[in-house]
Amino acid sequence: MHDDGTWGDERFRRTPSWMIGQLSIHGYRLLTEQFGAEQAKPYEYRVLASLADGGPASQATLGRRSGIHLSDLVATLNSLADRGYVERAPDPADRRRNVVTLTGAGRELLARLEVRLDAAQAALLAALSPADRETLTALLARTLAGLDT
Amino acid sequence: MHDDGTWGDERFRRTPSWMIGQLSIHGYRLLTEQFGAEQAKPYEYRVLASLADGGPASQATLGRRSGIHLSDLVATLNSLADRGYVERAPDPADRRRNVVTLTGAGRELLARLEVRLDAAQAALLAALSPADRETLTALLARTLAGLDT
DNA sequence: CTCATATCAGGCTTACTGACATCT
DNA sequence: CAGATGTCAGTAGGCCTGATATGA
Repeated sequence: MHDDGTWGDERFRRTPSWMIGQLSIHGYRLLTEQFGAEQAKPYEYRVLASLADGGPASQATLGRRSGIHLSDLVATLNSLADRGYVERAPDPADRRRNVVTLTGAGRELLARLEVRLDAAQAALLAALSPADRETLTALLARTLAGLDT
Repeated sequence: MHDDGTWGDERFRRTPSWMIGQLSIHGYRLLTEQFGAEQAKPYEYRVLASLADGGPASQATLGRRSGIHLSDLVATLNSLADRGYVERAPDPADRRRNVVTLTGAGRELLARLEVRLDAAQAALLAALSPADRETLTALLARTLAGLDT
């Protein structure tokens, strides 16, 4: 009810795209808040997780795997390498490539970030019951799968 | 699944926050594509819709109602006013204020944009059945309502 | 020669912050 | 005086384009 003007329930506030956009903002904020406590950013988490899941890789493969642009990946790896979370070594088999490897410290950071990630998800979906969270997750996955094809 | 490196199904790809973020990108892209056919942007639609729903208002009220920052609202109103979709007139009762009014052309543009908006929603949720779309919309609304409090 | 790799420089968008002059 | 209003400048982060040098 728009009384003095604080908010009206305009049509677009009911559209999925607007609600998804708002949730995306909230979700990103929660994520950066959580990760910020470990001095890490979402891109950095994604790279670490991709390395842990898929093993050492060149930057090009890493970019494809994590969905991060090669341009942005450079900066992310610089930040991670400077702090000793990953190692970047030339590939002897192909001298164009850098082989990126997760260090022990990187693995520890990743473990801490996983906890933070879970906390952010819980905060984002705080209003939903566990069953509803599963329903939502499944619906989101199906919607996304339909778009990527 | 992750054979050579095209994609790994890392944990974060299953997280609601990631999926919501991706859907937000797709949704925004679909929206700008649709609105682009009418030479309009999402911000401009939101302002028009807010004016149609809540009537003429000052920029401050309009910003609160549509959830657009006052800084960004200025540029949006410039663009709309330049093309004759809204009118910005000084408020005689309070000379700090501009009263923003929707013109006839603005109302016509809004009508065309509503159609485009529906098309974008349908494209975004193409993978879901009507019943699932309602479920998703309801879950999104509840999640968002829980965060805004 | 063509293709892949890594890097750098920059643009574009949304959301937001801060400063400022004006007026209530 | 505090407080609201409109404007402008600039930031950060995500995503993306293009140019370049190197090597397969």
